[in-house]
Amino acid sequence: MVQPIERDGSMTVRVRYPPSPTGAQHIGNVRTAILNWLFAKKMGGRFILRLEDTDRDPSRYRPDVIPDILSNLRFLGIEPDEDWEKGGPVGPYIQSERLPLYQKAAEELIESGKAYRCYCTPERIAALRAGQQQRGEPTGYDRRCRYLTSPEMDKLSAQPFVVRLAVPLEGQTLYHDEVHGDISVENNALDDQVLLKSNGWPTYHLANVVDDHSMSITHVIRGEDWLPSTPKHVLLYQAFGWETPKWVHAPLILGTDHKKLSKRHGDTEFAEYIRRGYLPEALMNFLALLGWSPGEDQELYSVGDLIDRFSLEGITPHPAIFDANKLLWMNGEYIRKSSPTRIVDLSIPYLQEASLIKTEEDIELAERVVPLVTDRMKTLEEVAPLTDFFFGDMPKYDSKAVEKWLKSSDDGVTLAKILPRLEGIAADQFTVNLIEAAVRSGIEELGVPSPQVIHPLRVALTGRTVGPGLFETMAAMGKEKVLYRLKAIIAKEH
RNA sequence: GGCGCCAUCGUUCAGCGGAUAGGACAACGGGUUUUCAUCCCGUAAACCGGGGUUCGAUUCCCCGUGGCGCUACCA
Repeated sequence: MVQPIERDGSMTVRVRYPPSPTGAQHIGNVRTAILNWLFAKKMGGRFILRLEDTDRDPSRYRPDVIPDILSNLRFLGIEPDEDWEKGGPVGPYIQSERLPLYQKAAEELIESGKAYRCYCTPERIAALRAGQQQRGEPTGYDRRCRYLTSPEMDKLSAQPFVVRLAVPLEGQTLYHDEVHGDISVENNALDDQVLLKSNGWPTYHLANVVDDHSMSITHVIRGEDWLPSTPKHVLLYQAFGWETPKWVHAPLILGTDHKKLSKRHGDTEFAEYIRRGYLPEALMNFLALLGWSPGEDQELYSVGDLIDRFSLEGITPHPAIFDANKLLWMNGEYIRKSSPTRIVDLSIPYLQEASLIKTEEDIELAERVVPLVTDRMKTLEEVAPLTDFFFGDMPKYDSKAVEKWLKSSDDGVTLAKILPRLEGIAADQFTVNLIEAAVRSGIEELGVPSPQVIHPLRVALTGRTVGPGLFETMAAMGKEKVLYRLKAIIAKEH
């Protein structure tokens, strides 16, 4: 076992993030990982990843999601100090590889009378609960096997059994939570929790306590849904005679309707946000602020800022609401802060996905075009609909736009007037400045307000009424394509 | 039902006994502009209710109400 005590006498912080492979990681899981990681970084401690795969019910066990756990964290720039791939001093880091430890621990507890074998069948337990519910009584095991005599036990010894914790019948269990303060519960309200299942595998309660202790975890930072079962864990530590870690229960994440975050709230799967083109720094920033606050009026924080400011005191006691709209805004902020070349690089896969990029030339076009639309991008995914008109010979024409700016005969005349001026510019001189000068002089000659020329031109070239500045658009498009499209539209007018 | 946690603008995060209760998102209004977006300026908007404690409560305590969580041989 590693020693959490440093030579200078201070405690080395060791925190853990223990995902369970029962489904794709969601926002809440990752938020908990971030909180743990920030705390480790802040304290110069260690961030440990541990796989809690003790639930082998085929309907829940999903080994296929295991690789994503690591890759999702890495996407955010989180690299565990110890995990099941790189190992570490207190491995293995996969609970299914630690089974003997839990069995030994359970045995120890039975020896000392802190736990007992229970031979009750699942059927009896179910019937018991049903009756309790019907009568409006609190549900829970009736402790029948806790008081078995030796002869009775001998008779049952060949039967399958679970191991249950012998919760004290009286008194109360008190513990201190770093965000909620002192919490106490009456022991008589606690059930004799199953520690070891009849298949010999541990439940969360046992495995988590045994591992946190043997891995020298100093702070248990987890979601508030664990608050009610913490007394059972405290009792377990006491039964083993071990010192408890510090308890830190972070608030739950709810949807904007204040209900627990679920599929109903749209996407809650973390990887979905990666796919949709959210930047790691935006996700890190936003998720860190979900249930934690630096206590000041600022929203945008770099990872370094977050680490600098992180403290357990900043974890809020009330639920955190997941506001997808605010995430969207924040992502837009980070896109605009990024260098154009980075956004171009990140955008190319989305453009390929949308079948807009097919050739080397298309990539060059993308390099010119993407920087023109970063101001209106909130996610990388939006790059395709924002730039699609640049690609291919002709854009798709929006009927309303055409109706408004290309229908009157004046518009055709206008375009015809501008065309030769553009043709007069050399292909390698087709720059924003020269294009603007050419178009402006055409406008002057026509003697009409500039919008009456600019709008038809834009619709003719892009098929729509909104987009980047017209001259930038034309320069990026290139002389050849501009003339091709203009001529095509003029020909159609006649 | 039992046990536990929580409670500030429409939403969210601050505020940890004495302030004109602050920031952000969204909304609305205005400016810039060839459109949209960006950017800039501005407006509106909150302490769940009732008791205490205190010279003084948004802040501390109790009750109520409401929300959420747990109540599995799931984590």
